[in-house]
Amino acid sequence: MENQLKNIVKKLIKKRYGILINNLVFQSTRKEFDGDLTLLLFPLLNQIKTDTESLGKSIGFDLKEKSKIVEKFSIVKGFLNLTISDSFYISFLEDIRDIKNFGHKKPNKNSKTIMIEYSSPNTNKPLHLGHIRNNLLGFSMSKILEANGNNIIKTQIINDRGIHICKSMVAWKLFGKGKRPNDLKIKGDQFVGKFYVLYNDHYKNEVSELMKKGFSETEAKNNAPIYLKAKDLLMRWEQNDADVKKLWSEMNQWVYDGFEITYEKLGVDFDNIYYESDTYLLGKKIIQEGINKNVFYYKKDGSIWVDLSSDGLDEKLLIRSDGTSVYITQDLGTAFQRIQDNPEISGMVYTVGNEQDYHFKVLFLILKKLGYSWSKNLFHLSYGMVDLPSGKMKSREGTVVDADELVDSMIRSAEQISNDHGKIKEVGDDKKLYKTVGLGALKYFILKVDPKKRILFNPESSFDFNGNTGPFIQYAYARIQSILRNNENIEWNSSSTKNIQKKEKEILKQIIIYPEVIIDAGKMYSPSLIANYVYDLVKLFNSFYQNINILGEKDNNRKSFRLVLSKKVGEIICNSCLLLGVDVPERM
RNA sequence: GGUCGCGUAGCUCAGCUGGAUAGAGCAUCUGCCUUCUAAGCAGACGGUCACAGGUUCGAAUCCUGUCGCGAUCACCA
Repeated sequence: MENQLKNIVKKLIKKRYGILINNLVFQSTRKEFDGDLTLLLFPLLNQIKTDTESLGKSIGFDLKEKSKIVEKFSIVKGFLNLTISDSFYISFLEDIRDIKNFGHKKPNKNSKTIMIEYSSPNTNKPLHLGHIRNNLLGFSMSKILEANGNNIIKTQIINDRGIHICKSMVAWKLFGKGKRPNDLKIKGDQFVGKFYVLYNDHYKNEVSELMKKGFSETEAKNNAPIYLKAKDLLMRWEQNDADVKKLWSEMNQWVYDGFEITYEKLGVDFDNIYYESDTYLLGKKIIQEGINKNVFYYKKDGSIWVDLSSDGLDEKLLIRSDGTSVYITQDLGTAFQRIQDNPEISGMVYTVGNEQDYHFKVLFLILKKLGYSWSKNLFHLSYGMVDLPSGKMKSREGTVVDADELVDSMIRSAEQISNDHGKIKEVGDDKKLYKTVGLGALKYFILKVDPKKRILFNPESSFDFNGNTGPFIQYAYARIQSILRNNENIEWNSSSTKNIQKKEKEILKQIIIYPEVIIDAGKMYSPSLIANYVYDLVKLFNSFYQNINILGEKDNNRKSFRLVLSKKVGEIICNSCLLLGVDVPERM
């Protein structure tokens, strides 16, 4: 609608004033004023020497005479308010009534392939609330980018290598008594996480023992027996010690099995998985390449560095003096591996917390300096931390919110509230509904917030199910389905529909902008845009629904028009929720 | 200290390619269930858009500075 009008106005101005204008600004008319769409006249005064009143009059007059879109106009100060004709709205609805995924594009031969990474867990402990935000954001982004017509590859990099897993391994060897997760009927990741906690308890005790004996804190930390054992395991791992590798892969597998359950609960999935143990050696090859290209350099002790000071950053270590790789080396290797495996990739999105903003700046800059053309299409989807009222989450201090527990408690809350409302009579599969609603509440709560911002999560008060929430939106959808179920046989004839009412217009306007919202969300990498859009739509619809008796109308044609409108709103709610990874129930 | 991000109603958040009187929800208060779902709707109350300058017809939005909160600047990951 806006673009059509823009082109028409452009032509009209050209004709009347002989000037080509490119910066036309339209906005939705404020509800206090008469009209649907408003053209701002101020910006045009620079180029057209006249006053707002006469400029508005001439544009408004031309529009009304020469386009079928504008019905009437009025001028308030520098604002030209245009009333869009009913026939435009009706033909719009007619055009989209049979389009199944209005606003969602399908991939075609010009589509790009984008790889998106999220989750990226360590293998020594279960997933927590921070991972939930990460997973939901990443998964939702993959859906949004997909709806923009891209081919998507969802991936994760698992940090399966390093001292952290060795700590759990040591503790299991010392205190595990050979037991496996199945023996105790515990999820594998929770099981391994317990030993990570055990390790830390013992470590702390040993350190304080040593300090009592007169060691300094640093000495004590570096010489605690259990720490030395963990370090020994790491060393033997790097030397490919068969026993260590066997235990390592066994314990990692326990964790993967546990993760799989959590991912399934959350409703996220992956197309492929990368393991740090597979890619970290590749990083070294890249480093060698950088040396050859004179991008990197040796220091006297044999360590390898890159100098980024000309780009406003620091010098950065890439290989330790003992020849082992650091974090960024592995990331270089992983990026390279992925491009090798999927040469069609034109860009990558990394869903990683904002404490690593600097890291990704460095990573992308290095890849650019190495001359890889794809480096300009790398994007760090950075998000804020999830804080608790008690402060920051720290796994070592046990102040984390466990992902599994949180999801379960959300489902229990949904059940509780459903029962309080007495809303379960007609529903067959209660369990499924509780899960849909509980998870919907959780997902929407997290995704509606701008990713950049920190979230304060209060487990005590849990989540609201009222207001701007997932259940509010699910409820609206369920109600629409109910309307449609009760009126299956009504047909709409667009040619005889007349007089669209104000509320109906507002809903139609909201529907019209839907495709642009999806595009913007893809550009900005932000599901919160979709969430807030669908909330606005639902509010409009509720207001409409509550105040207008759809079936009470005597005019059959109006009745059927409203059913088509309702159906379309339902489809858009459903499609928007799909982009958020939120399920919608047929009944609730 | 350098760099990056954030600061909007009591609370949780929208709004940010500059536009009309800054919007929702929660909380508090007032109405609305013989009409297909009241997890709803209509309304009231609530603001120095952190602060100070600047840019201009116009600034919550852009620029500069200050303050507050956070992150980051490791031969950690």
